Amino acid sequence: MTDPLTASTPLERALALLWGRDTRGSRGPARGLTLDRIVEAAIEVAEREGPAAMSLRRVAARLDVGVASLYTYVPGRAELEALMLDAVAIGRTLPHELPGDWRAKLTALAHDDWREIRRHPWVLELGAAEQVPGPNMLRWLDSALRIFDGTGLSETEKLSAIETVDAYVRGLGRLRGPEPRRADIASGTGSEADHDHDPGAEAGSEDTRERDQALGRLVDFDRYPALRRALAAGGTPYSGTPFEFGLERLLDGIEQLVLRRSP
Amino acid sequence: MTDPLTASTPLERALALLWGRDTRGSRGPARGLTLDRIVEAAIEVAEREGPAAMSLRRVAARLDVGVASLYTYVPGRAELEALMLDAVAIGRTLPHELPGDWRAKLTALAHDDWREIRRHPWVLELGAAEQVPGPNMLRWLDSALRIFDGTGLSETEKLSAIETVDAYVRGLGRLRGPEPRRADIASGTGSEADHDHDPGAEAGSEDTRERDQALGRLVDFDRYPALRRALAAGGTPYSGTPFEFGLERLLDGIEQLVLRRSP
DNA sequence: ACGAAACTCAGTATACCGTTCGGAGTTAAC
DNA sequence: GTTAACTCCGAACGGTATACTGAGTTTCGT
Repeated sequence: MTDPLTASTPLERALALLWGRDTRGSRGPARGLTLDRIVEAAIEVAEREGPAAMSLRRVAARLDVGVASLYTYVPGRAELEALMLDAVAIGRTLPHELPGDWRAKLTALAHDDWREIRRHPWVLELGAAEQVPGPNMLRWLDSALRIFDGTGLSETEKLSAIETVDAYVRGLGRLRGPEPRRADIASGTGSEADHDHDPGAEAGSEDTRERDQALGRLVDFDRYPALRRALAAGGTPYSGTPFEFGLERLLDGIEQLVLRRSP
Repeated sequence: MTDPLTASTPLERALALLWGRDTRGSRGPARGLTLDRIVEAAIEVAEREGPAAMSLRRVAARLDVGVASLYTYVPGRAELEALMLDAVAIGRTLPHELPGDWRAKLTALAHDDWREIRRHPWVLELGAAEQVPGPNMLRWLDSALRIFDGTGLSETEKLSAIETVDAYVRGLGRLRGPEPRRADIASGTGSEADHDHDPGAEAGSEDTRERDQALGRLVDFDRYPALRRALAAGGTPYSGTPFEFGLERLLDGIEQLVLRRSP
């Protein structure tokens, strides 16, 4: 019933796999692979060729194995993706162990989250479908909630606060563009100052510059006076300011709530 | 050179299409379709069958046309997606025309954004690849920037504020799961109170409930005490949706900045 | 007025993808 | 020793995007 390969719904299969309820017999030849090696290979493929290129065929090829063999270990692609997502949570530092008060911890959590997302953009692509929580993800979430120990926040508020920060970080990561490591939207004014200095974010890639020029050639920015002003000031539409700006606004807002709750 | 069908890079093709620099000859038979009708059909497909089901074949079938015919209008799938994304921006209300002060406008903007994303989840799926700005998107962005007219915010800060709110809304929309309309993380304690009451978000769908049960069967929640506590506190002291919670924290933070800028 | 260039459009081909099926070989259980 | 369970994999099915070819249609240049 909890056998991941025979369970009825794909959801149950994914859960059984994630939580290690793998009840298979002992007959037959020894297995040449392990689940961990498959997940590792899948992550490597996604890492170096992009999330779209992550196919069972490529994973199998990287493991020198036939495609069909993978189905002995994993029921299908969706389940493999769930395993990949939970696997990245292994490397995350547990937030409640960070030094400082809640704000320092939450800041570090957000930066860690941001770094992780910039390093492994494929997480954002996979994250949409079938978000099935695994043990590592839940452990991380549990730790994140403990950040607010001692503040007067209610349990629901703690959960919402974590969710909000996570939503912001992931949303920004997605706006920044996951795939070709883009940084900015075109300015067209030629003033594309780079004021993004957080680690892992390089600005002004080849693609970006090219697009900037093409856009500037086609668009009459006089039709967008406010936008023109913002661009002239060195900003860029969908990614101009550093990640830290939004994060600090968000933390300021949370801090107000904390102060209100514990006088 | 700006012909979308012969331009060298896919980026230039997309831009030329979006900005209407379609310089095609006048010979040959009359075209049976228009670009707008194709985009409209594509959106309809994505709307009712999910973003993954949006294929050129289905769009062509819906228009009673061969697949190859579409390629005389659109260079490829990526360009069609860019057109779809810009098309949804047509319906958006222009933020600067909203009533009230900047905070009221920004609140309305976020709610409008949220509503749009809950209604058209496919936007989040497509939004990743090749974010090429179209005229409608830039018009909306220009309007959004004008929200902060009169505040002392710098141009870059205005841009960042919009970006931050947008990132939060989209990120949350993605965390919530675009496809099977899920609501919360499973509780497993049986206390899965539904505290999501904004229009368009029904909580506790069939899938969610099923997953909750399966998860509760497999997971020992004693290993996650903080999480258990948060889940047990299903009754929410905060009167509002999780979306509004995060939004108000964010707006509080922005308000602090505004106050600091204009004394 | 008329040929030729330009254009639309469908069918076909290629190259991927996830998944299933059936068979061959291997091992543990009985 | 027989049998049942298990691993592995080639082949195939139905799906996708896209390229290419070729036939038919319309309008321009003369």
